[in-house]
Amino acid sequence: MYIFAKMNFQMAKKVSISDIAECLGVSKTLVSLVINGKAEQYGINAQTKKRVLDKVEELNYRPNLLAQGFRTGKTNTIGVIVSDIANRFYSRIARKIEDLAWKNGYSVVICSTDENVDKELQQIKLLQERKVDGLIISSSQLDAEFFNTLNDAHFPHVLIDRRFENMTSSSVVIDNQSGAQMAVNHLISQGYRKIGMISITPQHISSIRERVHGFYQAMELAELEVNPLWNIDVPFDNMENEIRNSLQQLHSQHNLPEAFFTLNNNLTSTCLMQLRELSVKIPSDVALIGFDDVLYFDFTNPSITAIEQPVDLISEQAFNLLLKQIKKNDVTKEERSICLPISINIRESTIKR
Amino acid sequence: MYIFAKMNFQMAKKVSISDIAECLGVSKTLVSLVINGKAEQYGINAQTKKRVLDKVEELNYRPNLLAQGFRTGKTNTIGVIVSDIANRFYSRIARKIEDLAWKNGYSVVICSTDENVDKELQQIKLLQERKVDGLIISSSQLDAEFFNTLNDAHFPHVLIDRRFENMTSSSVVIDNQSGAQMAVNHLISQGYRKIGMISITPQHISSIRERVHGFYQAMELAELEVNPLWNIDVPFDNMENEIRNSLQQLHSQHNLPEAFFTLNNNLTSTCLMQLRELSVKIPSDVALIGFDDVLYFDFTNPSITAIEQPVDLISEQAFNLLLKQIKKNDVTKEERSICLPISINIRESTIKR
DNA sequence: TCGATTTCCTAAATCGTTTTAGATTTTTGT
DNA sequence: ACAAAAATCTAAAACGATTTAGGAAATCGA
Repeated sequence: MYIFAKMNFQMAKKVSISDIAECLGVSKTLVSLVINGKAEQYGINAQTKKRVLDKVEELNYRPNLLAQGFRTGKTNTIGVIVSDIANRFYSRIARKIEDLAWKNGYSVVICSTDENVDKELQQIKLLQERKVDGLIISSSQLDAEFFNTLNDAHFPHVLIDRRFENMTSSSVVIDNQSGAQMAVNHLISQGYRKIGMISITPQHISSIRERVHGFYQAMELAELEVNPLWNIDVPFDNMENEIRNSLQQLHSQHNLPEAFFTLNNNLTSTCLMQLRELSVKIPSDVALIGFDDVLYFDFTNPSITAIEQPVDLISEQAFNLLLKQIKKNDVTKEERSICLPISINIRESTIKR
Repeated sequence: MYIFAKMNFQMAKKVSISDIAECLGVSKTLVSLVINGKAEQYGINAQTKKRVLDKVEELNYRPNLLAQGFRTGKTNTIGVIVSDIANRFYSRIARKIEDLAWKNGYSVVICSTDENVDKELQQIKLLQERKVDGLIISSSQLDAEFFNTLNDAHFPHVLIDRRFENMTSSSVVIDNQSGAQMAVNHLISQGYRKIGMISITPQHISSIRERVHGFYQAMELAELEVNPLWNIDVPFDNMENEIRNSLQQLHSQHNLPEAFFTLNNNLTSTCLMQLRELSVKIPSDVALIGFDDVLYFDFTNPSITAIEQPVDLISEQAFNLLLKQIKKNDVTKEERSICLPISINIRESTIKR
């Protein structure tokens, strides 16, 4: 089956275009043109073309993509920057992007930032130096100005999941505010009144901020009071401990709310785990609803109600936008800024029995 | 904070080493040497050095990594090939590798193969053409001969999770057979006798084969009969349906075993889901133990007993082996073949009440 | 048969960096 | 003051591809 492939590797010495040219007594130009499928266009004799292609096969020529990229400025590579590729949300996004990239002849370089500005900046820089053709990024801490500058420089890029006000760059996000409202309204419809929220720092991440905003708005519309003690805000890198501590404290003071709204899948998991450790019953003691659904929320005990994001769609739209930029097709201002709808998956964790 | 960075991007025109040289009236060589920290080594005047570095700063010179890689043959990039980056096991592996790579100045290109030989071959080829410095790969369908050839060609690479007999390449795997035996023995110790197994095709994947082997061995040692009807084997790309069908059939025939051993985390999740749909009680009707532990098995209903793989360790060892190859440090035959121990996390799904 | 066309091909420049092999200038010792 | 040694620096080649601008040979039309 792959005997052919094996041979490929064996002879991995290094055959260049010049070698082929020399072998056949023709010019490098000729060989290059044939290899790049420009034979017809340049009126190259069909027989000569065949001779070249045969030789390419025979010597198992393999292009040096570095040389090619260096010369042409195109690398057929795109960068993907997210906070953590091990987070299920991002790994699914990355996977989908990878698939689309593969189908379109692109490779993907993936970087995790851990929500760290410096790392994010360094990574963008590095990817640029590597001359990636474009970038799909879920930015932690940069801002509109930064990306506008990038945009002015015509560096193809699309922001996902998070974006900034007054940004001219392309972006694909979801309707976080509606999602949060939907979550809170669902809780309210189930009769919960004392509602807490578990969110994550840095709060200026747009998705988080919008969810927070949606939460407050829904609470206000329902004329419910927001109790600051029930709003637990934890840092990205010490989530577990801080959630544990806060919940323990509230629990020992018999001051837990009736329900918690958690702002991402990690927070939801962690919260679930910690509530269990405290033997707090869900949903009878405290209900739980999370932003961002994950396969296994369906079979946890109890199963967890969550706002679902259209992961595949996000990736598709982002990739398409990026490709358009790379191919220099222009995109109207409206098309550049995509906001996708969310949905809710209602499960046991919010259903009063 | 990142005003400096912003400026960097603004002037993203393209400043080359020649520009700097010209600007200062010195040679490209000089500039290159200074930039590469070889000033002292080449006895370059300290003042001249400073002038160069200042200019580099002033013009915001950024190296063209393609040109550099093209010239030197080193790209400071490694490839990671796995079957599916969205699978939690691999996304964790990838994340850890990425971290290690970052600390060592490498970037990571990630590829998913979907257990498809052709795709895998194409990806290896592509990564080679891109001149990655090395490869960490969980190979689906290639064989010892292939990798030996790669090894003979001195292309740095490390296999993880799966390996082949008589392979000279480096590899980091876990003790699958012991893991499987441990799983089966645990079931037996809990009093289960009728034990089934859910595995995945292609079966020649070494990790799967070894797990299967461990299963049979443990059964044999315990003098238990293996019922072929309880051995469900499903293809990678139609897992869910096939598991559903098989379980439904067994269920309708009242012929379910007392326990199932599932060979990877996806199979475990799917099996759990389907058993639930059939309203089969775990563990009272059927117990469940899985190979490869995942965070959430701890809070599913019931929580699931699983064999845990030392994910971080696998990544670390693999990366170290790769780095040694890249740096041309030699590694003894023994060091090249690493097998890590596994452990078991016992939870509700296998505890008879 | 001869100029114009068409057909087919190529020399050489170029991308940005590293590195080899040596050149130039300064300093030193006597 | 002059050769040798030391201190600084540089020209040019090389990596492997693409592309520009054009050249040689064959064919055509009259």
